[in-house]
Amino acid sequence: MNKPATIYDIAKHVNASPATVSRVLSNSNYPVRPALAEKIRKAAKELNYTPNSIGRQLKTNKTSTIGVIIPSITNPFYAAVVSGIEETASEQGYQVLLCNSQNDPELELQHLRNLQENQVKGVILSSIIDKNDALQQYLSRGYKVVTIDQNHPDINTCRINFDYIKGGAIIAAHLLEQGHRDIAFLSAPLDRPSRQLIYQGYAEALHIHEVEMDQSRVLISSPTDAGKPISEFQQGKQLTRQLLQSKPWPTAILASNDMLAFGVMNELINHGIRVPEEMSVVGFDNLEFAEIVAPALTTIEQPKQEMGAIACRMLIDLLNNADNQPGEIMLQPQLVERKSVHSLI
Amino acid sequence: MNKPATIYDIAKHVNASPATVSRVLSNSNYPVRPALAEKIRKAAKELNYTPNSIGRQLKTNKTSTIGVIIPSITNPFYAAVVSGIEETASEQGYQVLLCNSQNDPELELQHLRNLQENQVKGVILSSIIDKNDALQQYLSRGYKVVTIDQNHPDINTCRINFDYIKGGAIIAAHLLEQGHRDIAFLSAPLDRPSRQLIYQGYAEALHIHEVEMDQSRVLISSPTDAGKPISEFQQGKQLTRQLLQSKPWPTAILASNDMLAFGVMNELINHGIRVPEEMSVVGFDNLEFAEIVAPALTTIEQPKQEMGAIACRMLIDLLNNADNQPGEIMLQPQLVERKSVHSLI
DNA sequence: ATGAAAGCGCTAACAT
DNA sequence: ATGTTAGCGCTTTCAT
Repeated sequence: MNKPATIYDIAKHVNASPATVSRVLSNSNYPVRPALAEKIRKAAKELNYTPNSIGRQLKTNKTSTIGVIIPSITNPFYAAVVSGIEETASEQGYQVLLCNSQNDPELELQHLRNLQENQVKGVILSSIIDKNDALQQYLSRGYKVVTIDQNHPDINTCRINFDYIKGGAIIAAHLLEQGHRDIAFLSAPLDRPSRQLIYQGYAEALHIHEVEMDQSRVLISSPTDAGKPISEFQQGKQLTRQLLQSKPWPTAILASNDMLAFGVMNELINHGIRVPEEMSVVGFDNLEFAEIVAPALTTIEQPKQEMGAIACRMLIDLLNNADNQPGEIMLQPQLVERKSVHSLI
Repeated sequence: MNKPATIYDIAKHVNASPATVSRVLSNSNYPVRPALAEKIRKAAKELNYTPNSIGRQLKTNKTSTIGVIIPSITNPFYAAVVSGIEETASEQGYQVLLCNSQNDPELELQHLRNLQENQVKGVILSSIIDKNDALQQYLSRGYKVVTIDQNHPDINTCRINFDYIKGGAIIAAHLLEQGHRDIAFLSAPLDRPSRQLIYQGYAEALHIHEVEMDQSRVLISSPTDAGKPISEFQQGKQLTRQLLQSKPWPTAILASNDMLAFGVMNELINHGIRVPEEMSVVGFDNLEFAEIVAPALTTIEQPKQEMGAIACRMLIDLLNNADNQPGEIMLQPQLVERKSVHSLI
């Protein structure tokens, strides 16, 4: 457990200068006599040399680590996104610092500060903060940010967007095309852009199909009653209970994400209501479990891993080309038909 | 986007030495005249100073980041563990570098090397490598390792253990106590210690209840047929199909984890076999989804978040007290009874 | 209580 | 093609 070797040790060992050693060991394309280079590499191996990237970073002011801030890795949606990020990061020689904001704006800010202190130059962010003063500060300091999932229109970052409106419209239209006319919309609070947009898509689809919107059919769960937040699954159950209290029931339920939809289906089954025969249910996200539940859930595919991969590539690009413009990418939704919708026609 | 301020800038600004500035800004308990200290802090704020932890690290040879290597964050089990890790790390001022080994030993090693280059001094590891020469090397170099989930008996690290044997025995005993005598055991390949131990527990429980073990009732999926591995869910389906090929069928199925169990249930339902009335199914892990599937899955709770939290605390402890002994903790299984078991008595 | 200066490991001008 | 050297931002002896 003696001190690890440095380039100086190697230099001494082969009678060369540290500069030369650095040149061969850092794969610079600076010319070095092949024989010497070989000797250096051999010595490095012998001395069990491991480069100290901290030294390099201090000198070059470059890092190979990117930050990722998401609400919670426990949410399968983000797990998939992060998986996509990590995979491409790893391929490109980058590492991923994972931060969970736990839906706490304070914590998100603290993570941001922390990343900054650790000289992380780029972060992929699913922010839960609306006012972006703090965020803007980071940007103005030259930090690169790619936002995913939640995109605040007034902030100038790179964005990986998803067409939530179209997604909401597609899934609602699917229900309408199966003959459903009375479609409830259940969602967690509409404080996140994604949910608002899905709602908007739902409304548009109704409009196009000339079905009148009935506000009593849109049920939004109340923001976390004191204490810790309720899981979306539980919110789905709760909203369903609420929905079932007064007849007539709708013939279909559109949940703003799969987790919520699972809660809906679970509660319906508990009430002895058969899905989809008596009630159709659709979700949004296409989590792995949408395929696993019975009946398998019809939903909107959101390319989660790909989203992460794209965001990561974009960020690395940004990091390499300082003059890059903030870009924007819009990913497209896709209907995944399974077994949770009953045709009325 | 001008260069960020350093302690030298601050020193100049307040007419003090960088040493003094460092002393107050790094919260050293070195005495500094309160008035000066205040002035320094004020200047730091004014100049928008952010400490550069790279500089500090190079000097002190200490990091505040820990590495985490797991097979895949996409697996809800590891997502929960990582969530526990990240939360306590964050509380203690540490950051988490997340690495997915994708079940690839090469990649795992590469991550290890990478972490080392980045001067990460401690890692929490769910290793998929059996021969541990490489791992031993890292340990001998003073790296701190806490292993979770997969514990190789021959390697001297800190371990967070889980009593898989007892867990397997408990869940099998539960089935036996409900009158089941013909219980199939389905699992992914027994190449991971956890699976072997669960199998061992299953065997022990049968033995205690004087039920003869029938080897034709233990079905192990063949290791990934060429190309990418099949998900455990798919393996569960496949094994179930295989099991159903010849009658008589068992009355219950013990799957070595929940994911597999979901596959089992899914396939049973596809075959029109009612769970639990015609076939009881139990799992292992108690994933969030065990509660969500219908019928809710009876399984063994493994304290995933807690496991992560404990591992993280242990590692930080190890990092702070160089002379700490490698410890070992054994977490206890617990039966979670839900709706997927039918009583035969 | 404060400051001067060395040095952590590395790279990149700038010599030669 | 190789070497010398300064310096990235910080902490920490050692003086004073």
